[in-house]
Amino acid sequence: MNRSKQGWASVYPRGEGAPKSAAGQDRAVRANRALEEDPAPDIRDLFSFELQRLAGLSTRIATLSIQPKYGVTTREWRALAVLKYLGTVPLQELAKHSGLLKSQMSRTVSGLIDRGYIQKTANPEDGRSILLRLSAEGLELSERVLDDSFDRNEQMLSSLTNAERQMLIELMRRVIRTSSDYFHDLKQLASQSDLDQLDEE
Amino acid sequence: MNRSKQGWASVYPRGEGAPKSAAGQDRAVRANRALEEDPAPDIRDLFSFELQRLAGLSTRIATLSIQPKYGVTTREWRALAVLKYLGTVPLQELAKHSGLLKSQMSRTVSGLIDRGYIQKTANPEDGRSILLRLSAEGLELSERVLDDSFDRNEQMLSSLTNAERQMLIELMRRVIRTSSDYFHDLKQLASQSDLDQLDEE
DNA sequence: ACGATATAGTTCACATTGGCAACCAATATC
DNA sequence: GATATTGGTTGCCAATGTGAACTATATCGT
Repeated sequence: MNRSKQGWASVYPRGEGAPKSAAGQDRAVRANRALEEDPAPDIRDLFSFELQRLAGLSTRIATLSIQPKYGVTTREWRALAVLKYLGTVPLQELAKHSGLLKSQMSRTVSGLIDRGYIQKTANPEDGRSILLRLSAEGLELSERVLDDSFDRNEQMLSSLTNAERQMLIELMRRVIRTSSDYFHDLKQLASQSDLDQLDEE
Repeated sequence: MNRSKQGWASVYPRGEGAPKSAAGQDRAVRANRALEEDPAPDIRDLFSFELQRLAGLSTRIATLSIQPKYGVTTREWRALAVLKYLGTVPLQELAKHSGLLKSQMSRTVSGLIDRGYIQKTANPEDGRSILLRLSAEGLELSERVLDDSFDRNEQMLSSLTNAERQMLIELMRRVIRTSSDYFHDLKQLASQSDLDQLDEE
């Protein structure tokens, strides 16, 4: 199962990664290292590690720019922005597209309803379900924050060309898709083996 | 400040994003849509949004594969893996490379020390500082989990070619660097304006 | 038509994470 | 030698993540 390790390491030579100070030099040093002494792959060669670091940065930046200025958490804003393109949908739907559990979304939404950003109406076709949609204020807020967010992203991506940005987001979408399938498989397996304990294999 | 919005939207046509079912067709539909009715950019066009979704998936996958099997949280494992390539370093250093606050790292490390994965010795050159390094068990564990993690990543990236994987991680590293600078600027500004209240100017 | 089962949403409980300020001890600064 | 500064620990609170119990309605099989 671990045959991928070596191949991987040779495919992803590390570039930077050290604290700001040594920026330019770091690369040269590593290039040397690669020549003289074969570098064992370590966590810095791991996609998921870099992903986590970047995501952490991104939420910190978003929190800093959104929370104080608009009085909503990044989560609340995402709910509003997703609802904006979904239109009028039940809670479950909103949760799915936002990547949250329905329980999380339920709380998030109820706060937003209290503050008048979201309107909640009964679903005429199903008495269990509710329909959510943005109020005028919610729409207005979500648009203002969206504008800000595009600016934020502009900053974060400023070192990439347009073609590179396009490439990056496209690759990420494909990875999301694959990973999502993989995740569901894993869940499947996990609950499977839970049941095995009753069933004796 | 919002001039970037239009340019952005035209640069990042949305690909997929709908629930699994409509996979292939979805793309064609959107392509059509772009021709007939100009699509207003929404949160799905936002890099940080896709980033969050992917990062969420990644942690769920990692948690599912690591926690039950090795008895460490993903955070603990990351600390071990980072420490592995750092060698023997003070806590502050470890925190920086892991992307955690020193307070968070202090807690994380103390749990790992209790369980014998990390050894803590005094720093002969500075009485305030401590030096951390992996124990034999810590090293062994971090290597086993690292192997597993490479496999996990293999799965997540299985829809990309080698060249694309290389491209993706390289682009991410560049964005991390830029974003990190941006973040520090923001922090700077924030604390700046805190002081302004005392200083007038 | 009715009982078993499934689903939508809310709520509860709990564990993890993130961020920050207070604090102690050691050290650097002036 | 008084005064900041720094490395690390701890306490506190907000936000996030996860699951499970519970309600009300819907659906299915017979």
